[in-house]
Amino acid sequence: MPKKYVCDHNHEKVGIANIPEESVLEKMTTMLKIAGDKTRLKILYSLVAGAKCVCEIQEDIGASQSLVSHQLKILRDNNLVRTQKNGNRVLYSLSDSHVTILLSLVHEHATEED
Amino acid sequence: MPKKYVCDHNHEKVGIANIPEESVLEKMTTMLKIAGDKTRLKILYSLVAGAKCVCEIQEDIGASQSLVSHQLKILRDNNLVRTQKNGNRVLYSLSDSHVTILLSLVHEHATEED
DNA sequence: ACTATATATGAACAATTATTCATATAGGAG
DNA sequence: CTCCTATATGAATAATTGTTCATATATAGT
Repeated sequence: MPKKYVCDHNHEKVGIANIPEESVLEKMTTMLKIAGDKTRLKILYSLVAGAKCVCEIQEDIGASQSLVSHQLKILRDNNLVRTQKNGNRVLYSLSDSHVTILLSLVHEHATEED
Repeated sequence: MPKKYVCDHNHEKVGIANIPEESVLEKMTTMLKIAGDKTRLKILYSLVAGAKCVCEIQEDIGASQSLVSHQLKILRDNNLVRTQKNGNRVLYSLSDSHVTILLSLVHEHATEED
């Protein structure tokens, strides 16, 4: 039968891993996954400037109505953006300040020299 | 022929969208996408405590050697972790403080009441 | 009522991706 | 050199996901 490899050396750990519980991990990966798409990232950036309706976002990021609407639904379902009806239109805005901070943090990482 | 819908109302924009250039967006989505996976997120958490070899990580997160190795390669290729050889072993560590900050920021967002 | 605008959604497709299994490399010990 | 441990990698599979096209809903104006 095949050998099972289990390392046996002493793990002089610098520290014990403090991994959050499953449900929190789930929420975290969701937020990261949702933000980790170019179309949605553009949408989020478009909304940093303030609440906008769908067609404004459409113009800002240069994508089709259907695509923007689909991605807005995903962002909304996952609590990254909020909506507010205004007659014919639906105004979208960032749901909380974490999103803005996330953008600037990741931006900083992305624009650093190696 | 099908009608092309282009909205025509005045966009009294709160602010002009300041979307980063394509190459920066690419790097940003990459970082987010890479972090947005449960296995890799666990690995990153495991490394917050300090540099560890592959089999330590394996134990920390309870995943197979192959899976951990594959995901470490992805994390490494995308500059989220660094490596350092030590004889037989390869020590992995977080590549910069942005990663740690990213974790705590997203954690905060994930553990907030609605 | 009807028409036009603004947004949402279902289905289909292409593309990407996480995981497993099997195997390969590489270093240390004997 | 041979054996064992530690890590890496290629191929295959299963599952998820981004985008488009066509169509539906909803609100406003006439």
